[in-house]
Amino acid sequence: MLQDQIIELITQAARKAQKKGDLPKTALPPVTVNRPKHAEQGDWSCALPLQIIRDVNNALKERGAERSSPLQIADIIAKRLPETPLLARTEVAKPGFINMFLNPAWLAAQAGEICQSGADYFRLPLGQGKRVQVEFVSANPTGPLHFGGARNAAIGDTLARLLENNGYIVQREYYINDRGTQMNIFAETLWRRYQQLFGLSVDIPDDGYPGAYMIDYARQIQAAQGDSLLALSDEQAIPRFRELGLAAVTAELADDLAMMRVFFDNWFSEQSLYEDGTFEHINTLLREQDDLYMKDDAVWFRASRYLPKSDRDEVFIRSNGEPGYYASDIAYHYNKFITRGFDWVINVWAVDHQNQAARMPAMLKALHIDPERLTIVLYDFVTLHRGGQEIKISKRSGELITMREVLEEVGVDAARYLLLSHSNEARIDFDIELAVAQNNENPVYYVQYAHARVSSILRKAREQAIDWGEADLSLLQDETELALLHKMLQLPEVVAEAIERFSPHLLPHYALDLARTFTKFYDACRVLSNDPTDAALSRARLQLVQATQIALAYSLELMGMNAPESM
RNA sequence: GCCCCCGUAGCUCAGUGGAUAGAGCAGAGGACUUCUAAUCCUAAGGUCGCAGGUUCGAAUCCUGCCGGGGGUGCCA
Repeated sequence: MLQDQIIELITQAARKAQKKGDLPKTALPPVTVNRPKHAEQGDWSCALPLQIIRDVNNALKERGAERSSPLQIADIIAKRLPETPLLARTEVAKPGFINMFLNPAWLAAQAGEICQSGADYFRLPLGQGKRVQVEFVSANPTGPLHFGGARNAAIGDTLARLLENNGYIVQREYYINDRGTQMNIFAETLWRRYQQLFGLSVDIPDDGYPGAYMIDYARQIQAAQGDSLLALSDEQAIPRFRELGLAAVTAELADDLAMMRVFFDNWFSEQSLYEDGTFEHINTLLREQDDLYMKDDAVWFRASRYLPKSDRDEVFIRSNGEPGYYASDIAYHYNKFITRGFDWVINVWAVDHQNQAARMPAMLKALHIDPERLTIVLYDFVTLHRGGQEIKISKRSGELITMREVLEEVGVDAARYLLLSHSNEARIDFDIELAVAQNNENPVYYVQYAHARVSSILRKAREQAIDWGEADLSLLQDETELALLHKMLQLPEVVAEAIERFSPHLLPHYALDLARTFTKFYDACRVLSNDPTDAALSRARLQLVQATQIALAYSLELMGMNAPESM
């Protein structure tokens, strides 16, 4: 990408200056460049002289030479920049910046390159075929997804889209917690609801699931099985209802997530880890390594030996004989890394799992897996509002706002955009009224509108049988045209940073920025014209518009949003 | 008690070592014989929670404090 090319130019110039004796041969830090905020400071800027002045002066002093200044160093490096079609000119600025101005002709030519290559122009060979699993959502299968799960779905799916568009082979996985205490309570609640449908006077457990959706599941089972299960004893019924309930819930989860445009490649059963011997295997392994010990009737895992700063161990098998969730996690990650051999695994978890996240490296070390191969992406909660008024979500009262309800009201595009537009660590106050507003208060539609406009221009051009495949792009000289090109070239940088920092929120901000830059061009420059003397400029601008369509559509695709042809 | 995250314009948020801190919305003023006005332009709006420190340079890194949220050995 362009940024790397600029960095390379500076690096070469600095090395050459050292080789030629303009600069003493000090160790150079990795070169960084940035886009200045002010136009007079160029398109790209580098502060390397300020970073190396101390080392340079020390070396000069040793040699008995006169001190230098950052400005002088900037000048020396600028003079040694290799010949390049990228840059038109370079300036040095106080106190020691090297400011570079892109060559407008080169910039304009990129419109043609983008039209030629399509979205591939913006894709990066980051993954090089590395196999990465993104595990996300993974909410307990005890009911429909509540709206908090939508944020997880948006972040996880967008990370997956970012990765698969940039050279990774991605698998999307949903981990089903289909064993353990919660599942038993769920099964018992469902069994009671089923019995109630036949008029039996039984109560759901005190700590059960009071939501009305449980009655819906019971009705589904009633519809499929009739009264044939009524004769079962509690001991027979609960495993059976666990199985039937699980099927009903996962079918609903898949439906809801499909509505969110999220499709999992694999639904992984926690229970399967106990059926296929994985748990037994790691149990033996850890025991042989002396990682397990007994205390208070429970089996503990010596996590502390793997975490230097911690003296805390973890329950492996609870005193009631049931493996704890940590045991499942160890078996699960053994399966991910050893059995299935993923190069890299990303888990997307809500912030209430922060402690669990901190304990993951210990288990990986015990399994002889490099902890670097696992990334936990934590995100904060979503609170729902309607016109400034918070909507309380309480699972206990059974009063929950499902993801489906919100999606039906605000639409998938708006939901995904708004959920993505905050950094992972920030809590989101999601206002349904604002999200649903289809007006200028809502940036979602601004971005999509830009795409619709672009599409409209191209459609009209085709109707007029204009062929813009050949164009003199050097005619693109307007400030807004060059700004638009410059903004498009930023897309790969945004993508690379979003992956680097696991921060999909950079995308909606970029998309809004790109849409704005386009709309300013649209306002300033007429594309289509009846005047034949405008034909050449018109063709050049059509290439620019087509390039914009590619960039906008790709940005929207990464966020899982529609790119409408008209609105 | 200890650990993690957040605190930036009236509101919602970007900005995670660069120059004069940015968007959107709201509020003020202006622009439609339009390739889609769901638009554009102009002006206004700030002790970057507070106090120290590191650095040529700090909203950004370190320490302490204040305020909000979360977590804290057998639920996942």
